[in-house]
Amino acid sequence: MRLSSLFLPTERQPPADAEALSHQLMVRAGLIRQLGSGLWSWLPAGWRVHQKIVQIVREEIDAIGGQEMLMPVLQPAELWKRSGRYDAIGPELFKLKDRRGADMVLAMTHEEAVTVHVAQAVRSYRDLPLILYHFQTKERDEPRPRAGVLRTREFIMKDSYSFDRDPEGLQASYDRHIVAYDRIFDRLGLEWYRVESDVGMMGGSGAHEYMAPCRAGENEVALAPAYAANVEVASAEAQPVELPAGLAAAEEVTTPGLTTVEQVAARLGLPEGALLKAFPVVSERRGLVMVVVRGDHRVNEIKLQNALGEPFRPAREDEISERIGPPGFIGPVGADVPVLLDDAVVPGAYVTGANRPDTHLRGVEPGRDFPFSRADVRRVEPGDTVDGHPIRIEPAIEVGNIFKLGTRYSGPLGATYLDVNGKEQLIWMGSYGIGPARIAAAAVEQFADEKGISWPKAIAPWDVELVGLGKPGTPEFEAAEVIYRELTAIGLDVLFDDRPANPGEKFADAELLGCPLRLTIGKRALESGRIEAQVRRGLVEHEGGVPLEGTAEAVAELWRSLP
RNA sequence: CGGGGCGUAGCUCAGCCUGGUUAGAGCGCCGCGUUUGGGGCGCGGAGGUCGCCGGUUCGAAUCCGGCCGCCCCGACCA
Repeated sequence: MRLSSLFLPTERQPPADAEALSHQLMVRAGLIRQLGSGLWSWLPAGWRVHQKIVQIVREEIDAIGGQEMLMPVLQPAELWKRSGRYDAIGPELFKLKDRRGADMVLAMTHEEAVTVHVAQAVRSYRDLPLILYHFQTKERDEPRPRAGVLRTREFIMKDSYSFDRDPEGLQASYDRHIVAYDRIFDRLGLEWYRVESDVGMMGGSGAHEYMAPCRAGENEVALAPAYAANVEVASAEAQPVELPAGLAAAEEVTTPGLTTVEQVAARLGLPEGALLKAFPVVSERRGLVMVVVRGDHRVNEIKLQNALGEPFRPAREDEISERIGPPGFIGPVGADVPVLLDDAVVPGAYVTGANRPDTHLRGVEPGRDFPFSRADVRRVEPGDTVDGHPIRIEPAIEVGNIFKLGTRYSGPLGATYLDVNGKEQLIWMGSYGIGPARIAAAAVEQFADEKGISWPKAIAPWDVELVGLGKPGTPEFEAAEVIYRELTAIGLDVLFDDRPANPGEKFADAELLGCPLRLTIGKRALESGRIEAQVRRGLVEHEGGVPLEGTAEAVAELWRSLP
């Protein structure tokens, strides 16, 4: 490709409203342009990156037996009513009517569609297992699109769906996707990890997410050697806390106006972890429940919801005053509500609210002084340990997820088969997503430097940017033309900067766009017989460059060594 | 949905508080010349319904009201 005829609108300054690095650089480099909130166009160079990512994903899903197909974005609402998601999802699902007034939706994923097709076509156990997938636009009316292409309302996703006879078959399909996904993210050249994740409200029996660590990430991941989990579900050993000596019985202390853990701990000269924090919540089946965690810990609402087995809301102040005690001074002792005690609260003497104004209790011992049930409901903190190793918590972008659906969709949509005994059985399903746009953004975030983007070679828009100096007609420019043809002939993707621009401008643009290798042909190259070669990652000059004679061979060899 | 901010040339912004010639700058763009290994220089030029609608006023980019759009933080994210 010749840069002189490429639609590559670059900008010297980042757009005023761009905060995230990938957002700034992808716009500046001419890869993407915004059309509306959460709506982005991919310009030619950006689309090449997207397509390269798509192709890698396609190859690896094909390799585990996936069969590519395509399903519509516009769908009858009836399907979604049958699966129960039409009402369950809420305003994130785009809903519209066709000219006859029929309810339609814009699909946010394709479980319903694919399940209906399989339900119609699959009859026998002999038709299973099956992996179907497609790359298709997803529509989600996100409450808050952000950071360029990181969180948008319309995006392309690879989603595959596995169909198996039984849970063992599902596990096998799931494991095959793990193999494929691990290979995909390795090939893409990203830093990544696979983490345990929440299965969400729609049920299912297991899930992992593929996370790319980077500053603009919206998720938090807890990491230790041989451990990686989304903070939403992470569990770890709490750091120990020094507790005061026990008392024969709990006793009152006056704490006028001290309503926070910090204030009470400071007044009593105790670490915050020597207090217990009460967090009253209300759920539909259980009603009011007092969740109790160590004073220096926080409740993890997702873990709590999973422990409760149903959604909950924090109790209102009037509910607390009425049923328990004055807000700010509540505690489990004598409270007429069930207590759910966090696993990290070890036996010992704690300080709690006394359920009376301006009063706390000390020497409170769980079990002796109040009954409780147990669950792991706290958010892990940096420094907690897993197998003795302290964890760290990092931001990351979710670039893929794999999910055991079980019979969540096959049931309501009637996807069944006849087993060897002629008995009708539900099909066991899994679903597996990958977002190419997020992968592109994550790669930008992970490898960019002060000059611009530095693509991993697997997904760079071009392999090589060839900078031709001098005007058309000069020997150095003509030499660049020759090299351009040679490199293209051996199958490299070459972007030839043949513009009549100053060298500085060409170099700056090349570094902004971030192709892995830059070759420069000017008078110097003709004089020395060596072409300068700069490796984009780290802006390293390749020692001695590459020879002007036999360039293609030398470049191909250099190319293989690049990240 | 709650909080904050922004909307003036292709981009980044000034002007608005305190209304008043023909609305400005830098970059980019076009032409000519020059330069050619890190966004060089000179001369000339094009480009704006000041987001939209209404109001106040002799007069509105500027003041007032409504609407629309966009960004950030939070909530949310099957």
